[in-house]
Amino acid sequence: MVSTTTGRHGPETRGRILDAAEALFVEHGLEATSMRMITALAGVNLAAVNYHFGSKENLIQEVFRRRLGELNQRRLAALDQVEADAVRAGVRVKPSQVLEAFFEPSLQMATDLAHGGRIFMQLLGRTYTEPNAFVRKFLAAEYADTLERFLAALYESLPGVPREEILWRFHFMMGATSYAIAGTDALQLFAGKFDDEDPARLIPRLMSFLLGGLRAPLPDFAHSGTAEPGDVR
Amino acid sequence: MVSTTTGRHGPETRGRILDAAEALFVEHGLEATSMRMITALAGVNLAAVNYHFGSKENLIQEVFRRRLGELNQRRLAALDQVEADAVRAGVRVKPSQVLEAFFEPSLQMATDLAHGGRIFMQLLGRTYTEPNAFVRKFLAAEYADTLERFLAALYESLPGVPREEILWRFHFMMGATSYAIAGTDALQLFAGKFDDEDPARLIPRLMSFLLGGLRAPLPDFAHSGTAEPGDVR
DNA sequence: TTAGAATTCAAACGAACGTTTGAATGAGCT
DNA sequence: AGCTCATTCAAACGTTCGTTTGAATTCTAA
Repeated sequence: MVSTTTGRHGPETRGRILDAAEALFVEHGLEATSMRMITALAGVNLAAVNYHFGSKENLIQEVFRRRLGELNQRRLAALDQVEADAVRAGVRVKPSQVLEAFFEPSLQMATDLAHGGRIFMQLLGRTYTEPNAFVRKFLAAEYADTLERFLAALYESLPGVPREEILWRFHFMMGATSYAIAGTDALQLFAGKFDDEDPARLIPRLMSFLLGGLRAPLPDFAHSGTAEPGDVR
Repeated sequence: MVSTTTGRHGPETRGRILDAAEALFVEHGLEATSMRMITALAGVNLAAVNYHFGSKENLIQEVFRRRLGELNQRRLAALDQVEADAVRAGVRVKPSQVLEAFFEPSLQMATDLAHGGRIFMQLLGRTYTEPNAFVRKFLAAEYADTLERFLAALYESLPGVPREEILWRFHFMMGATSYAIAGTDALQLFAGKFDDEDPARLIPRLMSFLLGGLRAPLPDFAHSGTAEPGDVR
């Protein structure tokens, strides 16, 4: 029988498996991480995963669900706060506030060495482009409500701007954030090039970049490929 | 014997395998794509891959090398052109010109339906975060020279700006571009949300965003997390 | 036409995969 | 004590993986 909450006893086998799986998924990817690797690292029997989680797919979902729930709750709480403040002050929410409510919690989590959040956020960054269909579907479902609320808030904060453009730019911002989180050596392209990898500085760095991208002049579709807005700033 | 150029005859078995592998890698990822899937789609015998390429790893490298060489050549040619023009006019190269030389060729390739480039660029976008060590090493080596030249050009075009910040922003830009290319439904988060997926408009859209991010005010590390430059435009 | 090399093919190889089985273990309760 | 039941364990299941083999086939060149 699979215990969905905590097994009656069994010291903390479930947790050990989740932690081991999380770390190995980051290092090798979902497919390339075998049950034997997970159980070996966790120091439990091979059959323990199927006993506690039923299948590898269920384990993967559980690894994500454990962290993603808290992440999106923090995001929504931050947005609630921002919107409440705006109502109280009788002003419109600023786009930068919406962005911060969405992206800061993930960056906080990514730079939080204590709670293993850093490992998870690297995994999440990679998984955004995961080809595996069931993983994508699952993540999309987990994200749906949060994304809906943030897009609505962003639309409202930018009344003049076509929603089409806002949507695209949010998409771009998720990409930039994903890279920022996945690590400076994601592709080892930048290996050895960064002098300063202080994670505390990553947040203002990325936020400046995202805000600059969001506020950029709208594209000019007049001429085909080369979009050169002409003036700088 | 493995023929590195074109096998003497054999109609175009090598090319059929490369095309099939490319398409399947996009759809299922590198690990999840089996030799049997590849050979079945290509309509060749299972042993043909090992005969023509030696191993699955070699096949993967060949899939990337085939397209990546041309892509980086186009990038460097575009940069040469821009720098030559600047010398002739006696002015400094503009940062926007450097960005366009780097990112436009990949976007052109991504929106080029004719030559299968679109499929490859989706693959490349996903592979930037590939956990597989040998793939990352290989891609890093393929990119090294090109990246070096573009970073140097970018440093020169932005004399006042700390190189540290330029490096970070280039990293962010690669992330945004990667997402843009990987597709609007990478995570199916945005499925059904985009009214206009005209690939011709993707280029100016992304370029506007990237330039905005590059030109954003430098981050303020004074207070901890929240970087709020204060004014909007 | 014939010798020889290049390519294709069906079949099999050992290894690793996720999962299942059924017995051993051990704590909690009457 | 004895019973119960969740958990652990070693072993094996059937399947799929990448790769290899050796004989058939096809093409090239003399």
